[in-house]
Amino acid sequence: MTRKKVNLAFIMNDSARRATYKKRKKGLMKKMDELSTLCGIDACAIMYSPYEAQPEVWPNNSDAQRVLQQFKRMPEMQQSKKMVNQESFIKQRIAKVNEQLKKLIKENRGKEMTEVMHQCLAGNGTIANLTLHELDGVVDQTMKDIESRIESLKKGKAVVAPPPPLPQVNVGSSSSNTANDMMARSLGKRPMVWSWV
Amino acid sequence: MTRKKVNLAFIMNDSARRATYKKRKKGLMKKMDELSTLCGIDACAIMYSPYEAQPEVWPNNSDAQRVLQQFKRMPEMQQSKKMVNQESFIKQRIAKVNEQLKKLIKENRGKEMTEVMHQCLAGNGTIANLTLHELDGVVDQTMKDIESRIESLKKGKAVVAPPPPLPQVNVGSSSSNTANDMMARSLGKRPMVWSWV
DNA sequence: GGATCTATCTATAAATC
DNA sequence: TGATTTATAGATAGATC
Repeated sequence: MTRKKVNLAFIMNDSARRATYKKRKKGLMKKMDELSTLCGIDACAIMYSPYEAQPEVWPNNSDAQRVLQQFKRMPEMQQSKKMVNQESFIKQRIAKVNEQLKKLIKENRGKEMTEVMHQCLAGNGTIANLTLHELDGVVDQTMKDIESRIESLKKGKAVVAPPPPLPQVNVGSSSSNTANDMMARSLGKRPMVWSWV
Repeated sequence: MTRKKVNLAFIMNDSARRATYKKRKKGLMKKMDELSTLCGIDACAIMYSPYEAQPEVWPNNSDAQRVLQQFKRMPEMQQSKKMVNQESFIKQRIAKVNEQLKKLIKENRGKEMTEVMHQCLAGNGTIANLTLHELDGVVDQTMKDIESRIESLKKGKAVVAPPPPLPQVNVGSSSSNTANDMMARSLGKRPMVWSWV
């Protein structure tokens, strides 16, 4: 995209292709990171590259493990409508719960502000000690709110019309046959995965 | 990335966030497409947004499933740790968010101190009315404000426009960088993970 | 091959419709 | 809201070491 408008076609030159891959992969990951940060969404990407072989984890292994388990579950979801629906319901629930959390935080901030102002103007009370102790109370209450909310969402799930399942994949019959797959397989390369938890 | 340098933090305004998501999702998918075409790699991307019941995938469900299927066959890693059930998944999630809540509230206390000082200087209160303890808090916070300001000025590119003299606490739905940053640090930013399996 | 450096191209934040 | 426009920040092709 510079010095020349890019010709959107497979780059025949090996080294040029490799260079482009490295640059663009970096840019892509940054974009994913930004999207995730700006919009607060869960996202992940998987790619087979013939250039990378060693497992690389960022920022740490445990977070990666959890996401990868999700990935692993995914294909199995196809086998059962119930499972797929269950999964999507959970996603929705989480989204709703997070919305609520956000509201609670906003409210809480307002209340704290008022309290602080009041204390300040009244000239009594110790602000530093006030919040620390009440902190746990606030968090605990939030926790309870969320949990009860989850419970109510769970009870209501049967009523809600489930979204359509993902298309089935023919698991048994074919290994993938694209040139890329074949190349990747023959090279014994592993897919690179990145995701946001 | 235009009209203004983007503030890399969770977008508090719901409609703005949604609009940004739509635009950037489109851009990301285009980038994926280009990378795939130019470098001939096999890849897929999945995004869980609160705007769609089903995750949005690139290039399409079946291809993504195929890649995931491949991925699933990858040895050990997944097998090593037992699957988390749905319930504990949500609990984990909530725990994480609550950790962030605590952090947020702590940060908010810092902002409160700043605000207290402002109030006093504005004549709505008097320094004399503060206890010694409160005074310490105010002074400490002001010190931190100044220091962090110095830090950001040091590492920030000279191009970046300086933030307002002192960070104000925003109670309402403000779009100020301060409030935005704060909330984003607590809620928006997630760790990015990528790995080869 | 990889790190750097620009000149350009592209993505996109805000504004406007 | 969503589509369109516009002005600018950001990504990156090709060159150079």
